[in-house]
Amino acid sequence: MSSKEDEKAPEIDKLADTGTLGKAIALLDLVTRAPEPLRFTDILKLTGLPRGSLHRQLRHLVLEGLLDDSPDGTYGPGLRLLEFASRAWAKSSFREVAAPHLLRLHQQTGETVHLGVLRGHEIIYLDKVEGRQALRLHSQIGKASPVYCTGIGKAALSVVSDELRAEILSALCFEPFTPGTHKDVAALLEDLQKIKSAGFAFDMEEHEIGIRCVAAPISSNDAAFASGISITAPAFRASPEQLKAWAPLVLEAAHAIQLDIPRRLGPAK
Amino acid sequence: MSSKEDEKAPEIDKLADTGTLGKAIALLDLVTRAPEPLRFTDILKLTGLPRGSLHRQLRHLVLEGLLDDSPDGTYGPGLRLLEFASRAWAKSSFREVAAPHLLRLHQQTGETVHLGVLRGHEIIYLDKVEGRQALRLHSQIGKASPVYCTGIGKAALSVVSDELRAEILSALCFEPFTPGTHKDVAALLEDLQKIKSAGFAFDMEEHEIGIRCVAAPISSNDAAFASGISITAPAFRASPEQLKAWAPLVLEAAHAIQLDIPRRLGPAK
DNA sequence: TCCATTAGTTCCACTATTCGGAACTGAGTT
DNA sequence: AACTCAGTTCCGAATAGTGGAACTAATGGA
Repeated sequence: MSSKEDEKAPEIDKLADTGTLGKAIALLDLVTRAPEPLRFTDILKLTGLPRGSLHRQLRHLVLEGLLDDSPDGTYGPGLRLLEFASRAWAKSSFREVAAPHLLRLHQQTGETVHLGVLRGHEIIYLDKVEGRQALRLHSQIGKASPVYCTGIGKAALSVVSDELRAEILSALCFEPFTPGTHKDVAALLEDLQKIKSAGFAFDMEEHEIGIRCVAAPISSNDAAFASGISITAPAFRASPEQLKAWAPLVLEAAHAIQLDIPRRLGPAK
Repeated sequence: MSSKEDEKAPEIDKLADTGTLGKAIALLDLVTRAPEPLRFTDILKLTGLPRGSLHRQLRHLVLEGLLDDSPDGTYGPGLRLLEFASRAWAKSSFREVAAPHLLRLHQQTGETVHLGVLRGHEIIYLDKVEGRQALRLHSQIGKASPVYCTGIGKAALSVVSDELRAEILSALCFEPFTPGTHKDVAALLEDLQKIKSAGFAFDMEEHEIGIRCVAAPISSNDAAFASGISITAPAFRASPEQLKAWAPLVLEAAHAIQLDIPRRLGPAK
């Protein structure tokens, strides 16, 4: 293993080596993440890239339809992103397997039901079933939310391997969305302990004031893949007693989904 | 311009010059488009790329989260695509402007209402409002459909510049989804003539048996940007008379959206 | 059991692409 | 007119992608 020459740096880089593609996607990420449309110069400052390079990169992204350049000189997400996502959603066999269970859970409770999966340090919402809604139609499909202040996030964290959990926790940055948001790893760990023994997680307005939920994890044979489902409701309809009453239902549904998974092991999560 | 050596092909390539990124996205497109999960060898045959190159490209795409590799060796769309799209959707100011009008149109008719925009040779659905649905929840947001057999597609085609329309028509490939699908440019052009004078378009089960719609175009000051809205209903509720009765409502809504656009010219479509 | 075949991964010399400084355009301002 | 600031183009140097070939792992038939 060890060699005479020490010219090669051993393993300093944690950066994924994805070359040119990685740079382009990082740029795409930056632009789509921005709270408001960025102009060329804004991006220039944010990235520190040389003018020439940035210009070419943006041109490529726009030509590919991943970004749109408005007539007013700003850049925003391109329509092609929607097209790709539509395929991703349509093909997610995990979502397909879970769908009937979500629907049933919704019918049993009358409340909004979510399906989310762990990706990196965040939860991505894969599906949702809700009642008559006035606005915010399909809002959060695909949305990324923190693990430490969402029911599904905490539930998923409670079932991953110790190594993965440690890695995720070490990288967390606790933003105080509400007074109830966990403020550090210690508080979160304590909560996770309870969740592990109970088998389900609460979110008592930790991410958004007025919104509570009960969530249950779905574990799988694939250790790197954790997910969960939740029942979400406005605080006035979600008393602690009510949430406890819902817990068995979420657990049952999560379990049912888990049992249905093996039939289609893998194809596309 | 002309040189002695004829070794270099003059200007055959219409391909957009997006270098390395273009190749990666083309591959992503191929994989996400596939009706069923592809294995390494399948992709190898489809692309004709050399083993080494393909292997690296796929690895990069997987590392970036744009593709997922299942334990069974197949590749499918990655979760990061959903994340990107969620941002694209949330930031689409055009969608935001149109939303209340879609909702009103839905309340007036009780039927499903769509918002779609023209991208390349296809229509991308940006939003939809529908009633109580059993399944197929948010199915087609982001979905791409042909211009020649959808109400919104034909409506949008009727308002773009002659040059753009000619370019799109020349590249179309008429797939006969139903007996009513237009079979060639001539038939489509005839239909477009009617649509232009009427101001709205019908889709009489041209894309899917049992599904009909009325659609109206939304034109904008930006010539390259065409879109439309539609009321869609099952054939038994959408007699020709009923569709004609709906037409003024769609036209009115489309017009209202058009008037609302200038307020936020541009940012992100 | 063995050999043949197919599937997937690694390696490395070659070359096409990206990189980035600098020069250019063009609109708005003093 | 002279300035600044925003965006675009150009080209030699540096780097990252290319693709043939060799390697390993799994599958399957005789």
